Amino acid sequence: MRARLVAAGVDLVLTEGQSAVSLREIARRAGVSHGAPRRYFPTHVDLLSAIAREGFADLTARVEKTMRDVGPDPRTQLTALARTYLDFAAAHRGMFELMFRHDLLASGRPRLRETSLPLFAVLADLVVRLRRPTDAPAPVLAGALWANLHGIAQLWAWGSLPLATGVTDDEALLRATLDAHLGPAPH
Amino acid sequence: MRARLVAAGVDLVLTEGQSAVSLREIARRAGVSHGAPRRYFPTHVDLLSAIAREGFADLTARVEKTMRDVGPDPRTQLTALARTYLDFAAAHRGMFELMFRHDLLASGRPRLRETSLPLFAVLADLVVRLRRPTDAPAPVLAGALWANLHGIAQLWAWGSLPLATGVTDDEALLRATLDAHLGPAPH
DNA sequence: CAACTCTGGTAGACAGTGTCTATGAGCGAG
DNA sequence: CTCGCTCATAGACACTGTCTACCAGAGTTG
Repeated sequence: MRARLVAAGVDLVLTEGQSAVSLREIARRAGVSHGAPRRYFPTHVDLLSAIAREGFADLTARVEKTMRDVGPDPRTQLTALARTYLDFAAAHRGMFELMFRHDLLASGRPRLRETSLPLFAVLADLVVRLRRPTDAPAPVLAGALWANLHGIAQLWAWGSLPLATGVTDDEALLRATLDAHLGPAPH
Repeated sequence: MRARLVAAGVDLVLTEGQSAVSLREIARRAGVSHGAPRRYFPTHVDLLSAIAREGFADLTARVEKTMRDVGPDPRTQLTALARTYLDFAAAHRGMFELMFRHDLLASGRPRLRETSLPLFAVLADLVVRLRRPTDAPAPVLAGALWANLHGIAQLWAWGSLPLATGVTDDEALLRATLDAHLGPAPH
């Protein structure tokens, strides 16, 4: 039942967007009464958090698969990671929005936070291997890079970046970002 | 009346946060009935957009004042701009959230977009003056830098960056970001 | 086998929301 | 004075999340 509710919610957020994920609509799609979810998810926030956790798991799986496919070179892997992040945000806008709507999520509770940490760990690991001696300390560098990636994903998905800059290809932004933080690509 | 409603909304979002800015609560604080705003703002989105526009105007004013205070050196000005951006996000969390909640705003309508463009123009202008020949084209560089700044503001305000990286001072992230995109500070 | 508890879902109430509509107070123009 | 017209009011409607009373059915116990 838990799984059925979460599945209905995931389906809903993917097809209809973040604002459609109401408790009652999820219950309707799962074929139960509007009070049923309460036993498994005491509050709406708990259910949304479970749905968002599914999103993080999905994104993490995609990133790991991409990195396996792309070979061992860390720079290539980091580029692929970034590409996957941006593609995910664009392709699953509703889920991406939900995942970072901390006001809707039980971000305080440890379980949700934990789900997003492995993803950052992958990035942090690559940064450690790519960091040059004169760069900022690894945690700072990784944090700045993540923020840059995330900012591009957000502003691009909203259309703010194309509007303000006139740039029509996010690939240029991505390359500029990686080059800035890690030096020009060796290739 | 328009102004009174917007002022009540600005006050509400600053003190109670984004989720408290309901149409009816704004009307209550303005001392009118819940149907009154409808004549000036046909829908809730329009009222929220007007409030967000006020936020952009405030942020733009702060940035311009800061840049006047800090002298003519472009690098110093850019640093101050970034600092002001981060401080604004931290100090007026609710307003900052609202300003970038594009699902709540009439982002399609031109008026709101226009209000955020001058701010970006300031940044873009500084980037043009600081750009090195080997850097990415100016629009790309400015876009990437803005995304980086915005990402730090978001993730920092949510506590995600301190949690994931262990970094406790956003100044380090800011310096790393500027150094990455524009080269090490001359000073 | 009967009775009892207890899990897990139903259904209704409640306060709150945004939107729509009918109503009426106030006021300037003719 | 009376007609319009502007504009705020107040109620209805459908919807939301939460809470609570209820109850069907299964498992356990005496």
